[in-house]
Amino acid sequence: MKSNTSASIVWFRQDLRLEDNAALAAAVARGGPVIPVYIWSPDEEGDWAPGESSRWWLSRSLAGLQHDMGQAGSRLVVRRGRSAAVLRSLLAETGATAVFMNRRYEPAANRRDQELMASLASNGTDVFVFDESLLFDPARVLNQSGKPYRVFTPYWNRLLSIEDPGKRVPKPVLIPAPADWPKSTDVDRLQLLKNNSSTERLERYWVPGENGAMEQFKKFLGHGIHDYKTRHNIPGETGTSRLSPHLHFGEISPRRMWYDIRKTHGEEPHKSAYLRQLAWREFSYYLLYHFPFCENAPLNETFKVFPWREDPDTLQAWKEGQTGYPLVDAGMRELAVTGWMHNRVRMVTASFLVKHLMINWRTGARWFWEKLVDADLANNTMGWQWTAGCGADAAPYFRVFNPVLQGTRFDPSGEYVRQWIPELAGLPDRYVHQPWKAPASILDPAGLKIGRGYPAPIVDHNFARTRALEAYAGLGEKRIFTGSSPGGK
DNA sequence: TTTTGAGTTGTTCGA
DNA sequence: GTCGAACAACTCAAA
Repeated sequence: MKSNTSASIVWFRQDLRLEDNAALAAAVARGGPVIPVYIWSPDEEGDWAPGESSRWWLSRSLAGLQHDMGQAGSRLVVRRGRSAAVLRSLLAETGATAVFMNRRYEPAANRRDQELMASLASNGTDVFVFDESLLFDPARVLNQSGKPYRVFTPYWNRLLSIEDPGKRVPKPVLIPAPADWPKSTDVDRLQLLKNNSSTERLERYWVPGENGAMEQFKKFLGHGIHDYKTRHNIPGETGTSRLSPHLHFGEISPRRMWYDIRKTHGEEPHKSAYLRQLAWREFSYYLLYHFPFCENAPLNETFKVFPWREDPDTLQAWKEGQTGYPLVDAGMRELAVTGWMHNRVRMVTASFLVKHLMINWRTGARWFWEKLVDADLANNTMGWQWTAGCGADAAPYFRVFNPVLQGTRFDPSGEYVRQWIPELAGLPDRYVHQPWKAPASILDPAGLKIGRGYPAPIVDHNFARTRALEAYAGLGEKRIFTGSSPGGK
């Protein structure tokens, strides 16, 4: 063991918090000065450099972390460039002999980390890695055959059988500072915000950073979680936790959430309904870890021959919220304005792109990636694959969401639709989810003209449903002709 | 070892 | 109006 007086580097990535941060706590416990650093290295994220909304969030979260570091007597050093080169340079500049980090699990980041850790270790640097952004190490959760789970429910039962996701650590009161601070770039100079006007509206909806995360979590524990099970499906209400972007950037620890909800609130149904959602996040990371090709390819190989359509016009209408189906359009507009979309509506809009328009799920995943403040490779990829039917434990192919039915069921008063599509505000409930069916005597006083103020449906539901079902049925036939099956039997 | 039943989020049709 | 059946193929654990 090296002298306790040498400095430690804490490499922050998707763990932008001080509380319950194992890498930071361990570095402080080691004794010497601690140098926290964030490295902006988007090229190392494979095909998934952060999109515009993510970059906005990141810029705010880093500013928050810098502020909080100051309160603990420290600073956040910010740099850009290749991670390996920056870390080596920092080690040389500061005389640090150890690097502490919390593990990342996404394919590109994981590969980068493996190489980098080996390289640092071979140069005599001590590298300490912690499992922190997931509840459990994916490699250690396997089924009775020793293979990764591919179905959620057995996986979920297994998670519940594991007593405790491990120790949580308190926020350090004081982070020992070095005598001299290495150079740091201003967060603004990272140019995370390509175009200020396109992201500044996000300020109205979100408070990035650890403090914002904690406030939101406490608010949710105090109120939202009590009727989570009944309200989380209603997009017109704030029935969800809205913690997804905070979780993505590691501003709150999933272990802390799991612990707080499970240990202090028991197993009441509405609370376990929320734990289930946390477990779905875990399952997405788990699948991506075990099947890393999934970030760009269907888990179910049968889908490699699916007859996806190229259709720039309807794709554009979907992106702009101009499909003529109010629930779909409301969701896409909520996404464009707030950088977020209610989960129920994510399913409906995704299903519409994939099944009604028969456009490749990867195209939709890419658009969400650019627009979501909570864009998360594991959640986004697995969500889209589930919808398309090519993922693990996927929606059955015949489950084609009917946007009108979904609207009347989950937004019966049309509150959500009216909020995001003001053109429809004057319609009675009966027509708000299918305005093209309203007679002129209704449309005229509402000041609405279908095809002018608001589009007619870009595709007929029954036609699209039949077309999709035929395409999905065709996958089965192709399998017979090629003589192979997805299970490889 | 083999069999059996159930599996996040649905829709449509016909009785 | 309500209700059950049908809409695949595959995974996993319990019997």
